[in-house]
Amino acid sequence: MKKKRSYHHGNLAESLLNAVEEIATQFGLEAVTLRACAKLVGVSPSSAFRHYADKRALLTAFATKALIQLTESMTTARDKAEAKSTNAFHAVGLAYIEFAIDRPAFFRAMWREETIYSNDENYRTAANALSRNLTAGFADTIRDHDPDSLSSQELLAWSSVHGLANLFVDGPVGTEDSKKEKMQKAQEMLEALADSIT
Amino acid sequence: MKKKRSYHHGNLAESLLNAVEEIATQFGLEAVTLRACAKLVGVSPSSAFRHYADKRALLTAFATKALIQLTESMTTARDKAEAKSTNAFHAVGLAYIEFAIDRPAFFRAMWREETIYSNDENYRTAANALSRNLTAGFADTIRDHDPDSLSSQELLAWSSVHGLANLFVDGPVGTEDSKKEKMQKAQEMLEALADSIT
DNA sequence: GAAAAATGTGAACATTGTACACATTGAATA
DNA sequence: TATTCAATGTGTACAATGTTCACATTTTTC
Repeated sequence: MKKKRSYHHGNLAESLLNAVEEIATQFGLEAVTLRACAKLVGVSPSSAFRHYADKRALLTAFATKALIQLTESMTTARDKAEAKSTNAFHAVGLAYIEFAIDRPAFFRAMWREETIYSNDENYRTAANALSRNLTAGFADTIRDHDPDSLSSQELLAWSSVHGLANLFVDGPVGTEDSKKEKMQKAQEMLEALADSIT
Repeated sequence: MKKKRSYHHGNLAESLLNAVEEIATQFGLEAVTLRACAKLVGVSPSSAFRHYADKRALLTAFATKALIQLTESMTTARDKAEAKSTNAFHAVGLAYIEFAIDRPAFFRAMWREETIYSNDENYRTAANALSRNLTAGFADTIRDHDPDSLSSQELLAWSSVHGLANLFVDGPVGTEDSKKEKMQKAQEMLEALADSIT
């Protein structure tokens, strides 16, 4: 945007987050380094500490952002499905898995207990929002809808979708497959799942 | 064992692996450092490179070991269930999840695409063995048993078990729960799953 | 317009993974 | 048995990383 090249950057906090996004997308999460982010933004490494307590805090912010993005993807998918009056349950599950396939670094960052502060308030809020949003997507398929606790069917649904996403991203499933083939498998798994739940 | 304190250690490769295990168990995967492992074994840092090309290779070996351990846990569980003629499907799934709860660092290391060489031959072999073993555990519950490809029901079963394990270890599910409570939830999820499959 | 709060800088430092020349040892061979 | 050679461990060195801290610059506030 504006390239004022002044002493004060303006919105370093956000720019650093974007840098994390970019590096994580291009080179993977492990390649994300404070110094690389600072260089990308055009700022000295130490300046990052004015906005984030440490690297882990920065990664926590990134994870939070990723959670929000995934939640948005699911919401969009659900709205579309409801507009077309197709199965929202399917749509949300597929959106979850597609997100993991398309943005593996984001998906990984979201759930990296060991490299984020998972007690961070914003993070927790985003995680709760995700959980609520997910079960809302199941609402028309799964009965017993207490919004605060997960029924065993809801847990099964979340687990299977989350599990397949993880198997694709980090596991040995679908390693050779194109995205299309993976999505096909996801589709089939969701159908098998729906059989159980309806 | 033998404390010969000679110049040559004898079986450094394995000892280093044990060091990884110990540090990962006590302080988490992120705390595993080549130098710390070397110190624990009582050897100079550079000596590790005689046995592992780099840190990632060491972590790959650790991941492989973890895969084998998990496979063993599942086999044991299946044998026990068959001896008592209880449900092997359940037993294997529970063993998978229990492993993740009891040894989170091992479970994480197993699937860390970005920090291991997932093309490593031993790793692949172990991963395949795990997959075969898992579906074998499902054999009496799920028909359509082509050992080389996963049916959608098998994929559903693996995904849901894997997903719940991940949600427990890195995700926001069961954070406050004791192990017993987590296992209870796992049990319930597996029951919901069995409804679908049988 | 002066004081204070916020924000960015540069030079440090400890820790890490890794390379490389060298030391020590055990095994093979003469 | 003595000698050679491959295997294995060491010590030193280096670049990259996260982090700190005193200082510089800007913006905000009164």
